[in-house]
Amino acid sequence: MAERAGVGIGTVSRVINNSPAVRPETRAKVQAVMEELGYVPNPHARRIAGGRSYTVSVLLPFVGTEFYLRLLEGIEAELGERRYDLALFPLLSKRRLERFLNSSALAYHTDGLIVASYDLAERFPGGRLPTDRPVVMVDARSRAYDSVFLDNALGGRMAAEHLLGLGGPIFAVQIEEELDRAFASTVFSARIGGFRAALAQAGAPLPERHVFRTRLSAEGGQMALQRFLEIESPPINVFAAADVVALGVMEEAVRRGLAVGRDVRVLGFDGQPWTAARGISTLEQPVEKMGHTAARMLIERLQGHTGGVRHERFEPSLVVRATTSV
Amino acid sequence: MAERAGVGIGTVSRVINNSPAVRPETRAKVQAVMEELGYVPNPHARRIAGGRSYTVSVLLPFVGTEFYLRLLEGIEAELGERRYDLALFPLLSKRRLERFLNSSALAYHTDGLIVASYDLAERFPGGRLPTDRPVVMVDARSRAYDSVFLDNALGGRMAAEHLLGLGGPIFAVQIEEELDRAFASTVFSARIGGFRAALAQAGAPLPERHVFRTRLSAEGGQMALQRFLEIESPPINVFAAADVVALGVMEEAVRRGLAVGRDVRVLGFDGQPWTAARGISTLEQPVEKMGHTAARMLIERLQGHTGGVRHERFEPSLVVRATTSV
DNA sequence: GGGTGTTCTGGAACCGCTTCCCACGTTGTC
DNA sequence: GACAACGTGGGAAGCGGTTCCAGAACACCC
Repeated sequence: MAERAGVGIGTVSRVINNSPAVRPETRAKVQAVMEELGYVPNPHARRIAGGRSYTVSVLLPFVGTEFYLRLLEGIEAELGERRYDLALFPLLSKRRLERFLNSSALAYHTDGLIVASYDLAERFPGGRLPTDRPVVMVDARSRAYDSVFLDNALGGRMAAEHLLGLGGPIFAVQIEEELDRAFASTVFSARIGGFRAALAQAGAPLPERHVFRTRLSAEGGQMALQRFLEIESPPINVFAAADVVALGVMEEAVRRGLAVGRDVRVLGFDGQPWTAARGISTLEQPVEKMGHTAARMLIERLQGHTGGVRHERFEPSLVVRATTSV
Repeated sequence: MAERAGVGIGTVSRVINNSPAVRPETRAKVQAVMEELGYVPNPHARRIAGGRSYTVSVLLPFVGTEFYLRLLEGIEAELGERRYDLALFPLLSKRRLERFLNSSALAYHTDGLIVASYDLAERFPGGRLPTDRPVVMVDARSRAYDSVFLDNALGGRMAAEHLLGLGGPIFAVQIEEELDRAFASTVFSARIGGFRAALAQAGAPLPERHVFRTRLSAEGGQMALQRFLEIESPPINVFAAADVVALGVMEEAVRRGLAVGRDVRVLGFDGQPWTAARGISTLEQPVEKMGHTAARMLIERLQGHTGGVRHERFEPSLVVRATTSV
């Protein structure tokens, strides 16, 4: 760029990489010129010269649910701030995974990985991905890598407490798989697990027939409520392990002319943005924050942080809305 | 790499970029050494030296449906063959779009764009994206750019013909929007449009009350069938503008104890892989082929092809299965 | 004021390629 | 046999940065 800032190329580079060894006035002067010229360092040149790529790969099964989109928001925001680029790899197929592993992506385009694909690491021996780059896992416990995760069991316990407070029989919808793709349901199991444990502890264990298993869809919720109403008459309380399912429960209740919040109380999980508009109570996941943290942890590794594997735990927060306020 | 192939660096480069000015024996010799050493040219170096990035950006709203995944398969396969990289940008939010437009991605990482986000271009004056790089659109007509698209209206006509052949009253499920995100339904409109036109032409125009509008979900199909059965008694024929909806229709029929294929005939649209297992008749989109073509068209532009805007049209193919074979 | 450290700064060397110009060996021509 | 013309190949220069080393500038101290 412009050594027309009256400085040497080395100094410019130092400013770009904000090395501390630049006098503040000098830095300011250079930055002013950069600003003026709209100068942006060529990432390829930096990569080749510096040996780093300033790019982080994010592996996930797909991008389509609010969860992943919000996670990405968080990750991107953090990466952007630190001037890192992001490369996205939805891996929903072995073919695509293999292509990724063999592509130059791993070899040249990636300083580190954020993996939000639960079972991915477990396909490899020792739970270690075939790469020597640093890795941060999202929502998947791992002995080998740093991770961020939501305490789903805690969420389940919170749900139990909340519903117990409402009085009346309690039911739960467990999610098993998603149409057409294998879903590692450990997340959902943990939610229901915590839920059951808390109920049992409170002296009101959940009968097996009060649990309905279904796919991750609104229809699943509809079917669940149908079943529950065959067992008990209103008012009843339903814990749906995911918001979409809670939506289905609610819709079915409405269809039957039942008063949601009175006859049928339903509590979701995830904190999807649209639950607000529909008055659905839910356990909100701090997804964006988790994204931020994942990115930050990775960058710390990239900047040389060594030390033991770290796991950052996040807690859901209960948002009470119309569907559970009597 | 190894000038241990006994040639100069220029020759190696010529081999990599398969320039014709290399004698076959020389080329073979170099390639052998490359193979032996497992040599892969550093893309960053190529980018900086060559001024090109050998990377194509794919913009889409999200990645999660079979449609986009298959499209990506096609695009990636073609790009991989031509030794191009792919960068993926799910843009489902203005924030992310802006971030993309301002990132170094456009400036440095992208030789060209494949845009599979229907309405994206229309947000800009003249339907032109704010870039001077070549663009290929998928499933969106554009005056400005090359495109590939499916003839949805034709699909609708094919559906009409097929259902007319079965005899009995005809219904249609129109898709309006998807939960929580604006869906440019022009695709679905075209399908139903063609369907209606063909019926009218055959002297059996579709009554307004035979059309049910709903979201893109299986539940929508269930509700539709419910409504239809209030109007007519079996056997009836249903054209669902999307496979998921057809699935819902089918499930509802089963739930009511009706014989699918006899009492209720339903025809989907899209050709989702799972329709085969469930015996759902559908209009199959050649999605992967469309991806291939889009990538090829773009690369041709990148390699200097000029000339007028081209539009490649694709036709769906009717796959008859149990749901419409009496 | 000179000596001695510290900070800062300039720029050569280099990263791994592409490009371009020049040279070399062949073949074809008169 | 001399000379073009052409098909190939070699390698210097350059792409836009980072790194590192040497030197300049400034403080501080005796």
